[in-house]
Amino acid sequence: MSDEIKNSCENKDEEFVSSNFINDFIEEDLASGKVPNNTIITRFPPEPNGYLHIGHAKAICIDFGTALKYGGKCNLRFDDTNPSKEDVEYVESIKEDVKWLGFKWDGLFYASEYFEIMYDSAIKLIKKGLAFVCDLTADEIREHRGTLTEPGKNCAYRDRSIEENLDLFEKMKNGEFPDGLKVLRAKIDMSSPNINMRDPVIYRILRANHHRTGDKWCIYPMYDYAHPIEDVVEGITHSLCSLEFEDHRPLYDWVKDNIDLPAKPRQIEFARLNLAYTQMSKRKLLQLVNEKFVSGWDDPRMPTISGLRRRGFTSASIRDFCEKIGVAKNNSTVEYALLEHCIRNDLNTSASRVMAVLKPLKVVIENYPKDQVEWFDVENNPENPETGTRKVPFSREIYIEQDDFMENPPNKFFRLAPGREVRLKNTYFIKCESIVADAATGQIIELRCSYDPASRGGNSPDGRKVKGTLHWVSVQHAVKAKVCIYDHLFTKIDPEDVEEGKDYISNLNPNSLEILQNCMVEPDLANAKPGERFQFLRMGYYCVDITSSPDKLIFNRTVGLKDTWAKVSTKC
RNA sequence: UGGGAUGUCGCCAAGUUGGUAAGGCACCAGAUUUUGAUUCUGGUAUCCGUUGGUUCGAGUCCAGCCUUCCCAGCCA
Repeated sequence: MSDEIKNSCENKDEEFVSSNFINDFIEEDLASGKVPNNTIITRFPPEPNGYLHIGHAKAICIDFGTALKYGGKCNLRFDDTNPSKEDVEYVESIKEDVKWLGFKWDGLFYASEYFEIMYDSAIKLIKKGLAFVCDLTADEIREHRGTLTEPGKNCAYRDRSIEENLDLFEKMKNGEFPDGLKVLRAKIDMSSPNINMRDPVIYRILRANHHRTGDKWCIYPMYDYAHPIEDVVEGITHSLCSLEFEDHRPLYDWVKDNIDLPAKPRQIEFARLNLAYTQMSKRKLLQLVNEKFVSGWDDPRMPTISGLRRRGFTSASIRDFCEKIGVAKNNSTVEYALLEHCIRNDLNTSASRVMAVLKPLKVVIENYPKDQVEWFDVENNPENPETGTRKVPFSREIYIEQDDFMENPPNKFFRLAPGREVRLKNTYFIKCESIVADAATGQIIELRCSYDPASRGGNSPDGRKVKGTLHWVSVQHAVKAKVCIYDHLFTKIDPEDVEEGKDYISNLNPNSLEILQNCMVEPDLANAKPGERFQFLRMGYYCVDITSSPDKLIFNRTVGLKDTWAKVSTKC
């Protein structure tokens, strides 16, 4: 864990990972003296077959956060036991994302580093009569496995001699059999009510180029066999994983107890994160990328860490979110509003306020001197006064937001309307005198207003009040920008909630991306750097896109501001 | 119908040894506000899946029932 994060949770380590059932187990183990050197060691073990997403962020916060809480260690380990799906592109992205999230691993390992140990351990199992080479086809193995309600059957190869098994397994390793011809199986119990214990396959023959070991191996260990060995070798004390592995724990323990290595890690399972309106399946996110439903793994609509980063989320906000959702064994779906709260909460104090008009409506202030320009001092962030002020130019022609004017306003609308007076943020009161509309379409082209010179700074000496304060941008100083507004990628809280015969693709939100090409932003923003975050006053939080440049500014909306008026206006 | 989990406010989630329901988000009302933002104040489960039982007393113990999720990859 970086110093930055340690400092940010100074004096409240307890709160970094609030107490939960995992902590209770660990404290029990610590108290009973079961933990070697009283040092907790965890690991985050992704398979490098895709990019990390917000669900992984939860696991990362639990794995690294738990180690931090107990002054222990946490390894980053790539579970690369199936080369057919893995790639170095993914290992690089995973390293980057873990670092960006603010965590520092103690050890960086690959399961493939342990292939030799795994192979030797398999030989030991064979010698103990606990593993055998099986010639059944995949289909035949399935038939022998039985069903949820019926026990399985022993196969004919189960009683091969140790010598024959040793010989065959070596030949498997030496590439003397084609893919799929034979497997190595653990000899446990074909009638176990737990299907994972019905002589599970622990090695398969697979000729695929491995991103680290190349063509050295043509047999690869299966997860259930490999994982406990990886944990044991690294001295992991607590192997934290998600709920679907609960049924695998007896097998995890079986392997751990039979391979004659000293360490005894304990597997503890917690519920994985479900977030409303988001797809968490790596396989399906890969499909969205491959079939171009999104622009890439880092599309700002993606729930990936890289997508959230590009969207403008801070790592602190994601850590805060992971802490707030808690850790339990209950399958649950967290509302998107909580994530939004976390990012707004962080950005409220850190993001500079600037003025940007997304849907411009031109306003001419008729009684303002034609060539005059006034530069107003504007505070960068009222929540954070030490960030100082900047100069913003004001002139006779400005842009305001189209939504800030209504020709026939409803009751509770207190922005600009014919004959009505409002304040332009930091400058003057203006009053709408007339509307210029397109003769043919009736569309409003511009507003003619007057201003009150006495209200300079935003208050009238006669004590007159206005209800609305609008943001604005001077026409002659405005910088054009493109702004991308995002909505949920899916229309359903659960993207898998589909009609008969359809799949989650049918739940894709056709309006998840809205591009505004003609936004007008204040001149200071011309120098904004990719990744910089701002609050567009009254609009929301926006982040400069990684593809943005001074001659082609692009902003991504991270999240809008809370909008009470939107609620009120729908009732009007 | 086998096995493993789970069920506390709209959404998450605390509730160590039974003693009379934390907190966050969301929501509602009011105050402050040159962002209808922020901030602030107040409100929101007589009830803990359900039915019984034990007990002076149960969300916490016991029994039955029900819900939802996971497991029949040579994926992880």
